[in-house]
Amino acid sequence: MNHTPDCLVICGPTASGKTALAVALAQRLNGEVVSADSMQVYRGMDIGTAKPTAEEMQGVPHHMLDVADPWENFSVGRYVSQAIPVMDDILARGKLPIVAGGTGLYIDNLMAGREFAPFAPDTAGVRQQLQQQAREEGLEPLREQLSQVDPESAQRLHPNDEKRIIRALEVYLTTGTTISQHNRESQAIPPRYHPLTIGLDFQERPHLWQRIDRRVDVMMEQGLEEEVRRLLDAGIPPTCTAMQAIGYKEIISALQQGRPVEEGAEEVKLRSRQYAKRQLTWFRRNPNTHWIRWGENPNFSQAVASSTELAHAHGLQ
RNA sequence: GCCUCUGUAGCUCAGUUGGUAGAGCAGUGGACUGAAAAUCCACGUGUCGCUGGUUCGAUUCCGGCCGGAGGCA
Repeated sequence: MNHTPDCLVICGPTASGKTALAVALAQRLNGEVVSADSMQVYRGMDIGTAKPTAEEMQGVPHHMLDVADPWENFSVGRYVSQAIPVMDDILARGKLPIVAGGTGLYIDNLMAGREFAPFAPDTAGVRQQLQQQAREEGLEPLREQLSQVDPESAQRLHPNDEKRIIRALEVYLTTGTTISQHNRESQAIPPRYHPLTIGLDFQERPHLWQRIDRRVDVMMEQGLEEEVRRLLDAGIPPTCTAMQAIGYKEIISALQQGRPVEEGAEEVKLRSRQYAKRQLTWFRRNPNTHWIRWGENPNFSQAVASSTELAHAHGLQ
């Protein structure tokens, strides 16, 4: 059966114009923006994550930005549990939530009905211990261990997929339930929200690249290097999740190896292109997405018009 | 002007003792359910600079020409 949408989702690769479109649509449709971005959640990481500025927000309320410190272990689970009350509050006030961001995992889990049991409080060491073990003995013993407790996951995961194997073990060790079990249960839960989804892409890949390159140049002009130094000086460990963000890890490694930052910036461009491709792979999987495919440059006024029309056609406002 | 080296995939290069070639990177597609800007998987035809010659057969050997690097004058 078809639901009237209760929210808007704007997805797309990095630098495809999500922020600008979200703000414009929020103004037309009485909405507020809920960011779905795994790196914009961190305080103090503004330039490199292209976090919307106050000027770009144009008075439209934005949520789920700056909700964690860079040294924290953030996660989908935490994102979803914080974003749900925000979404519900926006709806309760009679406004339209506009979920905008490039982290497909966050968007999908927010829309799905899935619940995440909280990790036990003092489990930060478990992951490190598993990583340590992987470094010393290789992945195979860990895979073996996983197949003891959760054969289903061990079967499903590729033997080289270190992150997921470790995570599956971590979830079991800290919650006592296997990740397979969690997944099975969560699939039975009906969806939490019913979005109207708009996807942004370019007709020609090189035009996306041009935008990415330009954006990175602007980041450098705005002082990305200073921002990185500030984080390092504040004692943020270069190994933590937040510092794995594109734009940060490349500059850090240039600084540490005494290479020119310009070289780091070129790497940022390259890594951003590769990331954009992965994002597209994720978003293309959703058959319900209404795609807007830009020419050489985004035509926002046209996109706002057609999106507004689309929203009306689906019973919004 | 002469000598030496060099010209192979988008880039850097390997290789074929003559039977039309393969790595890394880039790129493309895919996966993804508690780190996700992370992680993983799959995919390699290109006038082997051009042109003559030798040969059954040349990217490979020989000659010439064109481009690049270095050396001597």
